[in-house]
Amino acid sequence: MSRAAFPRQDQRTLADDGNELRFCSTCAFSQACMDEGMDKASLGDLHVLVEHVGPFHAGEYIFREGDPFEAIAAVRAGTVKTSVVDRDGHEHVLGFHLPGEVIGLNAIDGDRYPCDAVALDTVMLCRFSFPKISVLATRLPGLQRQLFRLLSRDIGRAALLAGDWSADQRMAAFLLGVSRRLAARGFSPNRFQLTMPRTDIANYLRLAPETVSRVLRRFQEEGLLRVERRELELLDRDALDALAAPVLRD
Amino acid sequence: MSRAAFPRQDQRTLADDGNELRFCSTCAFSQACMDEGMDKASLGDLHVLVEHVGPFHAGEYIFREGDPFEAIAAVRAGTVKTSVVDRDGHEHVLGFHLPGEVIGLNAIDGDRYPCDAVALDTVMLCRFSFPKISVLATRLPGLQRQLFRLLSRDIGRAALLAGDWSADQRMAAFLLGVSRRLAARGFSPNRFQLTMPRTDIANYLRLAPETVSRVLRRFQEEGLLRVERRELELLDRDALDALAAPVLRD
DNA sequence: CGCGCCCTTGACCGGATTCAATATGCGTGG
DNA sequence: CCACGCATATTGAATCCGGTCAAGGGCGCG
Repeated sequence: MSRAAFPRQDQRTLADDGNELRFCSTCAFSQACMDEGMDKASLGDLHVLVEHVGPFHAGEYIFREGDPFEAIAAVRAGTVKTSVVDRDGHEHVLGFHLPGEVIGLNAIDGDRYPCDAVALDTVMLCRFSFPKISVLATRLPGLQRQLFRLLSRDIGRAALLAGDWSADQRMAAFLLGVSRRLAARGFSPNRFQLTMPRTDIANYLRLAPETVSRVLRRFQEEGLLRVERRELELLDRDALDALAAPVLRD
Repeated sequence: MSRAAFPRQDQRTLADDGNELRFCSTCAFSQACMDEGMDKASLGDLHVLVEHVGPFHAGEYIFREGDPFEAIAAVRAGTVKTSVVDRDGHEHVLGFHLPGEVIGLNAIDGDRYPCDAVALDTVMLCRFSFPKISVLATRLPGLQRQLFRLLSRDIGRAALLAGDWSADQRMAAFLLGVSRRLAARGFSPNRFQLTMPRTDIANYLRLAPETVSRVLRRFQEEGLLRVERRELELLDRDALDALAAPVLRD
């Protein structure tokens, strides 16, 4: 179980190619750090730590539970699923990570990854060596604040799973969540792909796959959305918002 | 909403009375710090920060959501309920805090308490000024470690609410949890009081109050326990353990 | 073409909620 | 002391939501 995480196929480091800096500025991570008021010199320090890795193809593991924790990574393209397997062999999906989002943060208090991360489609990553970034964080309050914020945001997202919400509420909250996160990165908020299979959505929402199917069909009958296989279009945001409100608020 | 938290009625500071030090060493907090290997001098520093406050009577608020975060506190006697009220006015019980346990920790990343804390019976507290304790923590790694450990423990306890456990499993896990926590402070693990009303238990476990009643009655019929009003006796720990196992493990 | 995977759909079942009625304690005031 | 009122608990009956089981459909790929 001590295989190296983030295998380095096709990696290109920033040091090799100045153009990469501009390209990597699409990373949510760097952007957020700038929003936090980090100056350009600090941002330069940060970018030196970056490696671009990938592509990973659907089904490929990015890291596995128990792998030594060496780096966090920002998703540049594609979708990453994180999950754990309990002692009975059942998978529990922890979350989906869209372009611009960071994986590996929940390993921050240990020296091993506490979950699996697997690509759902073709995934490109920006890899940040964690030892280096944490040293840097001691010098840069803005960076540290950003790390803590990302951490607490992940924790807060668990509200979707806690609470005894109905299948409709869970599904509405999930779809709106994906929509908003995509919109925050410049993608269309109303038309997008569900890159994960129904079974993963169901597992994540703690529903049966059949229930996911039925809820989506009913939402479509009621004119809330249009869905065909993994293609999705949100038609009535207000209605979905109303459903999801108690889940997402407070 | 800017009323002062932890009103100081009946408070006696350590500085006023040397005897209080011995008494307060019953606080879980200090004990845990000693377990962490803190030396006596450091423990002395810690005890100087302590104020004994109380009593609070059943129904009295210890702090309210939005109050400025000034202190954490260890419960010396009684039970404290923490909860939030959503925008629809519905209460959500976050947890119950038994003697030896710490309240206020979840305010640690903000400057306001994020929840209400209310006494369920007659409550006595040890109050620790947070600004002072956090300064102290920078000097004492053992103290800092203890703070983080308490934090993560609280987060982990949410496992009881997540997951789609049956009413029986939730109830068994809840009862065993209370039993173990009481036992850890020297109380009888098999005979104790449920100091909270059924509605609060139900709310916490996300069940209907009627379901709580029925499950307890059935547990009694099956010989797992004896319950009369709020008096409880666990009779078949093994059976309860078996029920609670999947909830508490992993 | 045929196999496998993912998704859908229907019928049925069961656990938990909901609604409604009743019981039990406890404090208050007559 | 008892009567009363209120909050808390219990119990029963009806209902509903979501899970399970089983079958069938669409699509990609060898």
